Amino acid sequence: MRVHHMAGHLIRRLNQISTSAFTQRMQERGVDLTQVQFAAMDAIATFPGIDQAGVAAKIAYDRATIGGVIDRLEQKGYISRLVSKQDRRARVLRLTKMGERLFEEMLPEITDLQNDILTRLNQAERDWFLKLARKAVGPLSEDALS
Amino acid sequence: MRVHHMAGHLIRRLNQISTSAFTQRMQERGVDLTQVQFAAMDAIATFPGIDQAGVAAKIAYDRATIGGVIDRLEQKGYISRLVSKQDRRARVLRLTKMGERLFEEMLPEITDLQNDILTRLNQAERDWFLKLARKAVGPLSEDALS
DNA sequence: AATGATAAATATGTATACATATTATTTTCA
DNA sequence: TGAAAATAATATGTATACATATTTATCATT
Repeated sequence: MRVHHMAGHLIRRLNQISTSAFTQRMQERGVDLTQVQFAAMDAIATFPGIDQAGVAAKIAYDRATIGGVIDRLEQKGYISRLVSKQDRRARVLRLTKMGERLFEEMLPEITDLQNDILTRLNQAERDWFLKLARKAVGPLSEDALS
Repeated sequence: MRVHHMAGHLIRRLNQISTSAFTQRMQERGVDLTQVQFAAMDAIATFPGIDQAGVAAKIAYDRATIGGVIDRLEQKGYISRLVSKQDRRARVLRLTKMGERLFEEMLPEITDLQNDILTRLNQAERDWFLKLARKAVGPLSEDALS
């Protein structure tokens, strides 16, 4: 099987492992939250009042997908979505009190869970992997640090 | 944004880049084939007569998803699906002549396309990344997925 | 002020991705 | 041998993921 030597296949497997680690940890904590939903909450927590297109840009998603993600976060009561006064096309997003509490509570969990993804690597190898991954992904993720 | 430092986010972005490189190359060649569909064809090409559960195990997928993937490959005429004589629950899978031709034609394309995924890394870095990714993913376990 | 280009959401359609449940069939073992 | 356990597919439901089209509103330029 030629596929097993290919970067694409390995990356897909890594994503599978990563997603599974996230889902499992959230389930253990009794929290109904997906990776993307958390990333969106992070963007909204960092930039309160950002709109959906802004969130999509910050976490590198297309707007169609983000629409559904935001829907579900709103339904769960973690964010508020209001029509912008400045631009009635846009929806201004904010974490609710409950959303803020959940985000602060889950942040250390999710930070810690990253170690579960690369369990098979020792610390030096993890650092290397992350350095290379960051370089391979490019500046988009670095941009959003600002 | 805390998410940008995390392994999970970087891996998701890598997968996004990988998927996009694949889709783009196939589009350029006028071929209607996704990453998973190609991986499934690879498994069937290597193990002719394998069943759906076998394919799922070989490429680390769940059986529910593979059902749909196989459906679409059959509809496009790339594979044949017959009820097994030995086990009437199972479906025996084979590449059709057309599927075989497409697979052989696309194999060098897809092998080459792997370089597009890690363009930002030089050769030494790519080798390191792949070595670490392989170690992080680990051996394919047969019973990893339901 | 009119209008054409742009932009933010939403709608639509296809393809994963996976958990859980169900059906049909085969295997196991008491 | 016959019922229980196991297995292969399929069915169902939720959540991405993204391309393309549409709607509504804003901006730019005349």
